[in-house]
Amino acid sequence: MKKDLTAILSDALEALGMPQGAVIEIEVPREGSFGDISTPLAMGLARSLKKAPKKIAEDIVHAIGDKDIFEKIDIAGPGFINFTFTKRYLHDSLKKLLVSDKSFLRENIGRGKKALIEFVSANPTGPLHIGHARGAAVGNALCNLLVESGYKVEREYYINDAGRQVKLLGLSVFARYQHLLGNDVPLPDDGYRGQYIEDEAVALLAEAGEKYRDVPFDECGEEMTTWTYKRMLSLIKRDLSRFSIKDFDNWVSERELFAKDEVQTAINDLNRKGFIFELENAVWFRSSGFKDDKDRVVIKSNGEFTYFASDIAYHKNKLNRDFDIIIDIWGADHHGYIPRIESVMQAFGYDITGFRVILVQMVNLLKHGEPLQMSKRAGNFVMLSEIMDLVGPDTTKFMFLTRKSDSHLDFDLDVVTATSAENPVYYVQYANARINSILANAKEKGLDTESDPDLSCLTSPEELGLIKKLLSYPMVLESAARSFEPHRITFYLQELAGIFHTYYHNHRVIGEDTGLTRARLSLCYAIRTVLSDALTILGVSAPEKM
RNA sequence: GCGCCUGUAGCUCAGACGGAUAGAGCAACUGCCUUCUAAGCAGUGGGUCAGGGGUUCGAAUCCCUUCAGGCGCGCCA
Repeated sequence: MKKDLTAILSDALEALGMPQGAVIEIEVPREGSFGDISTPLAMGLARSLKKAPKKIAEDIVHAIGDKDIFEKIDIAGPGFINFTFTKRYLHDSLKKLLVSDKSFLRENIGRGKKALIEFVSANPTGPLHIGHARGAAVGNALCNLLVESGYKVEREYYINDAGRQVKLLGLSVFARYQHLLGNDVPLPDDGYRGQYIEDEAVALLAEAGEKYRDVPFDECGEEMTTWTYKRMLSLIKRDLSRFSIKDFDNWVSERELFAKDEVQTAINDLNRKGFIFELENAVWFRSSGFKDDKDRVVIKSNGEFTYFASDIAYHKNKLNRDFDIIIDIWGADHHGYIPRIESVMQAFGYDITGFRVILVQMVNLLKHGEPLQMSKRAGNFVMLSEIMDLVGPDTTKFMFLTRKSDSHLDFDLDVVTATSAENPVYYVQYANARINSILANAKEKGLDTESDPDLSCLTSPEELGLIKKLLSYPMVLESAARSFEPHRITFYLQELAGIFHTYYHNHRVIGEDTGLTRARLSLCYAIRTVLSDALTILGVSAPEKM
């Protein structure tokens, strides 16, 4: 739909000698009376051409001339050009949708460009909780979306397996282990306290026996920390796999960066470029020369690297791998970190227009409309695995994609476990299940769904509306991909499901008239194709029966 | 104090790049199951787009400012 119109408009502009190259905006108007598809093109050109928008619109319409795909072309409002398609065009397009592979639904905006998307990257200090899950859902959907939009995507998880947090993890398990042996070793103040720490201590005792009895942490800490965080990492991998997130292509380890001396090398690089200085025994990165409001320490006066130092190395590592787009998906509480990372990239000479941080806001977990208090100290975070026990991965993912990622999201356990209209997941899945049911019914009746039906009998406003909605799907994918906002697909799905439910209620698909029945079955088939395609991109499956 | 984000219907939220009479779901009220799945459909009511100023043919959208909420601002991670 859009491709056809863009080509026609582009030809018209060329014929008129008007400016080319600019993106031709095309939108589906809010109201049906404004036609099927519309462009504000003339208004955009008004300024540079110094002509009235309506006059420009008239010229464009004249240049388009008679095209058999349009029933009419109107100029309306301040200068919109509104196009109404002929039924024949709609039927032909539906036919194409039915017989083509999925490339018919795709806009190749990536053109094979390489994209790196880093997400989740939860510290390997415990199982995933609900906040991580939102990042996982958004990242996974975005990766799928960009793949389908023509990008070559690598999915990456950065493991913070060096530094203080994993050490605290090791120390926490160490303390619990000693408790099991009757030794009164104090838990570190800011240590980890969840039940899983005790579970790990039990597991350690089972595996290593009393090997570490009376061994101080200074001697066994490294060994124990490594043992523990590796177990945490496999716990995380297990949760992700159960959440049906497509496997990560790369697992980048902070320890590896240190082991390969990439951290020191990166700092040396920056030093050569003149962005490093020493002050009060510490080593600083002059980020204030870029986007940051102050300089940042990379090596503390005690000789330790800061967390920021390994992030410098990590982002240099990303840059060296030659991506066209680099996307980091972070929790929104890290937003203050963006300027310094952008500074790092600029210092390495990278044009940061190819870099994008997507922030994922907090999830407010509610029960009976009341917030469920979670505290890291008490270790009573609600884990992703618990959510999946209660809600299931598909519903959880879909709910996380019903909001723009940087807005807060209420996740009400009563709503998401309800099998009612309150729950948007079911609404969409139900449409899919209904269609399956119709198609199964048709098959049972021995109706021929294979050969080429005559679609021209689909003439009701609802049927034509459904076809138009299906044809607008590629535009939704494109805008979602361009803005890196997979939630737009979720909204589209709810709309499509909505008009299908209305249609279903008003018209019987399988009826007396065989020709009409076959055409309607084809329409249903097309709807199911799009529903299932969109759900697949979101990483959500749909049951055949409900 | 400085910076970032948010503020749209009773509630939860869509409204990319400035465009047409600001939309949806839920909640409320009223109807619809002998018919392919009622986890559904139809109807009704509901708005100072937080307030104020500006930019222009045109502002929920851009700029300034005030207010309210969240987050960040460490030789923490």
